[in-house]
Amino acid sequence: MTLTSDNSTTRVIVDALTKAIVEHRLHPGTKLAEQKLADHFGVSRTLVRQALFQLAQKKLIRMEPARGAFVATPSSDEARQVFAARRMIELEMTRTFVREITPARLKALKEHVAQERAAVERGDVPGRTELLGDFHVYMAELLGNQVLSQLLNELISRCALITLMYQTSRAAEHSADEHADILKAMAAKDEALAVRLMDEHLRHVESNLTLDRKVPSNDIAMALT
Amino acid sequence: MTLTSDNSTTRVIVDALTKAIVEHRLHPGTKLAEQKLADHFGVSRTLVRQALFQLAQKKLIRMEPARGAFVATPSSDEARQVFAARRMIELEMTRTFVREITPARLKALKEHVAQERAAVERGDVPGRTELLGDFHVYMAELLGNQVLSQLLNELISRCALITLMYQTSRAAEHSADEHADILKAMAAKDEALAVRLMDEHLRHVESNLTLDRKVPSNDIAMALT
DNA sequence: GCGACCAAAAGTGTATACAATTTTTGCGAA
DNA sequence: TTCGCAAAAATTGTATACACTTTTGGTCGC
Repeated sequence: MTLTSDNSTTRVIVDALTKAIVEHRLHPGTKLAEQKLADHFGVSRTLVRQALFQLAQKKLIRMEPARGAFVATPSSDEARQVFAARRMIELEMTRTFVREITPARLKALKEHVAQERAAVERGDVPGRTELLGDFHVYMAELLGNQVLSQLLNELISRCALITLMYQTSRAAEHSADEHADILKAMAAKDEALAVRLMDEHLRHVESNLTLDRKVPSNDIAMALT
Repeated sequence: MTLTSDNSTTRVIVDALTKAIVEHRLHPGTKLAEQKLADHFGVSRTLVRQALFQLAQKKLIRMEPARGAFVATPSSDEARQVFAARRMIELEMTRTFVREITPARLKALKEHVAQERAAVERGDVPGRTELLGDFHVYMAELLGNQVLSQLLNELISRCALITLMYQTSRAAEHSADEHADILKAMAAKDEALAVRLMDEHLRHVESNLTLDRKVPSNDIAMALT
């Protein structure tokens, strides 16, 4: 889903680490030592460093001078900003979607929501998380705008990290239902309703976080296996 | 320009190249040979490569496997997508701005527009271009959302490249006036008008491009001096 | 026992070496 | 002349070397 147009070995490392971070197998604050990663992937530090720089640009890790790379620990301030940015983008995207709706697009999203529900049914937590995020990216893709979908994809990756850090309960189980409601409003071409539901949906996701708390960083998590 | 021996050397290179590309001193399609850049900046290829990867991620250059890096030549399709994304973000941002307007914010933007006009007056083309783009980024910053402002900054960098490739005339001289009009509407808290003006403004900028034409890439441009 | 200090170990930052690939160049044949 | 093709040069992709910084671990003085 990510389009880093460079050489593929680095790409593999970026994708593996992105996945590990977004799927919570690498916790915020975890140190990412270059040699260890190099050994793990069977390459030299050179490629690992290239990958780390890209991840830093995507804000999934932070790099401290001479100290190394760590899985990002987004502040609650940053979390709020990310959500605010998402709302801005997605509210307007919803409007556009309603205006340019087609049966094919509607069908595609319907099927996606069905997949979400299936994942929720079977208790597939990582699958569910990914699908719930992809719903939003998929809307952008269906509009034929790759620039937008890539943008959203990045924001949503960051949201996954944020959710991990600040989630109180996994109350996000209603998301699939909310997606379905949004979809219904869009199908009825009720722009105002769709936008309102999307707004509420995003605020709902955000409000399920405790953005006031200070979060401890539990280091040393040997994920990636 | 040489010898900042800390980690941020890469940053210096990225910024220099970004500036050169956005200011049209490096033309779309120009090959960026690593050794030449390394010599120019007085560093090894290692740091140049790091910089190139970052620029590739920002879509200002493209990297072809085993062939090297070239200043990006965004397609008209990509151009349209970038503008569509900008509209989505900025329309909603305008709404937010109107809702959360304060005298300080208003004053800051007013002063910015004054600067724009001064640049237009004195025929300072690069300065004008930068200021006109910054208006939009500045709005995001004034809202206190760095995530958003960074996002917009990237999109607007790409727009500078696009504008270079597809501009018909430099008719964008009205932009400062349009900014002033938007500002006036926001000051009057006329949300609908402000949004409409912003929409028109962005479409106006886009419509000044000839996105149907095929553009030749004039290589070999020794800018950067 | 506790903290300061110093040496060893580990880790990052940059340069360079080398293999693999692409581009250029030179030359011979149609 | 021009086309094709092979050798040479240039360029990229990856690994390694090395200097410098941070971290670690232990010893000494208190």
